[in-house]
Amino acid sequence: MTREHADNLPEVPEEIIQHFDQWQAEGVDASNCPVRDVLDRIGDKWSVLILMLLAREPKRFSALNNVVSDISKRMLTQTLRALQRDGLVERTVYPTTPPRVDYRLTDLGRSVLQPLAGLIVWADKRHDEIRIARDTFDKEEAIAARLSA
Amino acid sequence: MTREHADNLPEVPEEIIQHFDQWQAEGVDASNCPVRDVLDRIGDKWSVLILMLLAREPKRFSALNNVVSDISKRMLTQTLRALQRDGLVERTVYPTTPPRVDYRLTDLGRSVLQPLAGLIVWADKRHDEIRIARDTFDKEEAIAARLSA
DNA sequence: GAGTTATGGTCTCGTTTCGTTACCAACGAT
DNA sequence: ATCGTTGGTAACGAAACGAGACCATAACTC
Repeated sequence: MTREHADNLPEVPEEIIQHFDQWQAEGVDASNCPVRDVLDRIGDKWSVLILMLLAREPKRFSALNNVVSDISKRMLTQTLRALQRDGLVERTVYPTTPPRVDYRLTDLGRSVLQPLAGLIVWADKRHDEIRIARDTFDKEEAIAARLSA
Repeated sequence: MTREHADNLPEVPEEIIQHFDQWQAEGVDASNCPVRDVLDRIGDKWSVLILMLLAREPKRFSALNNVVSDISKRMLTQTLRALQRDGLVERTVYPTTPPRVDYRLTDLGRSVLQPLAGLIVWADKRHDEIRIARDTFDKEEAIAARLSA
């Protein structure tokens, strides 16, 4: 078997793997796979970030733009529109001048926070290991490059 | 308050929101935010998919390419290299002809499956709502476009 | 011994997406 | 009259992506 020393390894609940299997058996083409469909949406560069920033309270366009200092207005607009289209975020315009627009999570939007939180906790906990792996990989690659030169 | 009818809403555990707050307070620039760093990596089009496909057992390059029928070899190579670099996946070459290469999750790679599983379950459960929201949005947009024409 | 097949890629090129910057409309304050 | 503020949009160059051709090697076929 492929998992002969499973005891020492981080547990991957069989139940989860079964879920993957079943979902895989139905095919993972973008057209017929819910997971693909959802991942293709929120799996872009900014969506998850924005969802988390809206967790506690609604925020204005400019507030989001300030907190995420390296997003352009263009991409922020685009990301928010996509989230709104998917029903995760609600856009409210107050017709003042200058205009005031705020974005808040819908019920659906709030419901995704729990799974996302799991990812965040993981990211925090494992970040160092990833950085180390990255450095090691780059170092080995450099050595290999030198050898073949 | 912004959450006056919190009782009817999907619960967002306060603990999670606090985590978001704290993490947000430290700034979310790519350079100093672990979450950004991790999301920028596995938050691309294919990484999560590949990780899940490797959940049960190692797979060969060509097997992955077949299951994910709409990925190009170019992107598959690129995705696998990135995952390998981050220490989530291990690459083994058997020097036969034609060559045989397989990819398996590392311990670190296995550890991310649990949080990912949460997302999948969510995607399955909420997929219909998202589709409906999308259709509604597009329909309204079409109407708005006609009015302004 | 020539031709075919299989694997795990790489290279090139055209398309799509992204990021940067400039610009806009409307109004209140100076 | 001019400036500043907000929430965008338009245009353009840069970067990422996708489709497909190509490659080395050896076993198998004819």
